[in-house]
Amino acid sequence: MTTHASHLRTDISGNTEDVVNRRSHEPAYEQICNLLREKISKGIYLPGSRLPSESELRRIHKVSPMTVRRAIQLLLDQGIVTTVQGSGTFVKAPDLGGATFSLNEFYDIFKDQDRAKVKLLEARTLKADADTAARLQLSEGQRVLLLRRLLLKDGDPVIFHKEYLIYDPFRPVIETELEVTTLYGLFERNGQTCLKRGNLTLEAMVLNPEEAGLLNTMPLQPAFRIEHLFYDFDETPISWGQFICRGDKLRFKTMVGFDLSR
Amino acid sequence: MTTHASHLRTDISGNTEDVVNRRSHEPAYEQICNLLREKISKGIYLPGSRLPSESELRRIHKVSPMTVRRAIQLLLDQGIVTTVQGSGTFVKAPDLGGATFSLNEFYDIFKDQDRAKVKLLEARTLKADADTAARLQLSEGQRVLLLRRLLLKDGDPVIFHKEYLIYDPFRPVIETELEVTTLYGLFERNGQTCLKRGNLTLEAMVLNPEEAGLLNTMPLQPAFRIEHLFYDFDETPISWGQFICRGDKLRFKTMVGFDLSR
DNA sequence: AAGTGGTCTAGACCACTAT
DNA sequence: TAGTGGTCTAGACCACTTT
Repeated sequence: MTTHASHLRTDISGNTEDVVNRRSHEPAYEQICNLLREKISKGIYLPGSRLPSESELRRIHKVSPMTVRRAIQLLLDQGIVTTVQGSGTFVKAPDLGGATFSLNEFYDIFKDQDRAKVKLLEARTLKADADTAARLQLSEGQRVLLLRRLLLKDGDPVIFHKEYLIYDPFRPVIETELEVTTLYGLFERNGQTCLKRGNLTLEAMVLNPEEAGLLNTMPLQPAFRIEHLFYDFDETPISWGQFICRGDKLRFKTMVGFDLSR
Repeated sequence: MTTHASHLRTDISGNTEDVVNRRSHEPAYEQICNLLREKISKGIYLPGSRLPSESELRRIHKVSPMTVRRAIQLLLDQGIVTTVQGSGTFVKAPDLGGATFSLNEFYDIFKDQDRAKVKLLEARTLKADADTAARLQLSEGQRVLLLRRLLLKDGDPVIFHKEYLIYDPFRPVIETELEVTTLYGLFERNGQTCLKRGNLTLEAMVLNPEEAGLLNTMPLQPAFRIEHLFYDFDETPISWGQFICRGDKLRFKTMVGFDLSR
């Protein structure tokens, strides 16, 4: 029972007090969270072991229950601990499954509008084939709008985008649609957000000669394929397509385990 | 000012009351969160627009301030809204950058130990080359342990794993190390967690003849490459290596935007 | 000045787990 | 039964934005 308290007292880092610093602009719950995370990262609280109970933490740091709970909520959000009602709060072991790759790395490529330019290769209507019709919930043969774009970064082609859009002759989005030269506003057609959600899948692929030609590289080079299917607020499919991104231009990075810097 | 209130009153779904259901086992903050999310997903609160203020929500749902704050905290965690102090809570527009791919799909492949088997191809010590030494913070020529494993799912090879481990003759982890036949306990060497954190990078690649042979497929097929660098609690690099996963066996899925089901 | 979100208190009661 | 985490209250004060 006094184990935790002695841990706290024998903490080497004399610079961090256990009683929260009220003068600091850092909120109390954040201070407590960081203190606990530091101890976990140092191995003072090992994976699988129990953290001091909320009432103990309350006494140690001289704060109210809600403040302690917020600190622990933060640790929960960060995937560092798990709580078991009636039992305690336990340090999680890091696991590979918890890692996530953010599309930010991909998105960043065409986010800065100075260096990235979009070239429209093709824009025409055609009759939907079986695949496209199924994806967009149309009947085969209905007309869809095909867009093919190339995204250039510093003049080099990096991403090839092919997209089939619902074609509604009564809603002439087409003209403004073609003006999309940044891909930045993919969710902001006609000036306002009309897309509600989308499904994305990420695959590894090998470039065929046509794709390689477009992307100014050699065939048989590796690439990422990101397929998308966007829906509007009526749950109607609006757009189906894919981004093909040169493998040598994109790399997803992430961390697993305890990250002190966060 | 009364706009939001009228929105609430004109809500079509008569089944959901605005006053929280105290009899329900679903916590009040979750009910409020879901109610708001439903309205956002229906387009009643459009991206960019302001949600009712916390005091309004407090009056509407007849709850205390903390309860409303928790509901909004949930929406924040889910990336659905942003808050601006002194101004309000606003519906976020969905953006591609917010999407994340979980490594769960990858991890799942060798998680169920019935269908997945690990075959140890090679285990030997060798002198570290420049790359390996740099990664593991050793000097070139120091001995490291090389492990090469093949992961089979239902008898088919799916993932090839090559790993360089710090070789410490005084700590004979080697024997138990070789017993790792599931990759499940990658973080649990010697029965207890000794790895603290790891860096991962995901790349697209094309299989060379050797890799294709190991993975029982054809050369020039697409694949994912996941490079890893694991550290222990001393911040010492312990393991550097890569997983090569057949592209046709792995596909990352995710969603972007408003997901009601979550 | 009025309204908004952000932090925090000092309790209460409940559900669950250990013993 | 005692201890744990989970929910919730009814306020307080602060920092900030809007008007």
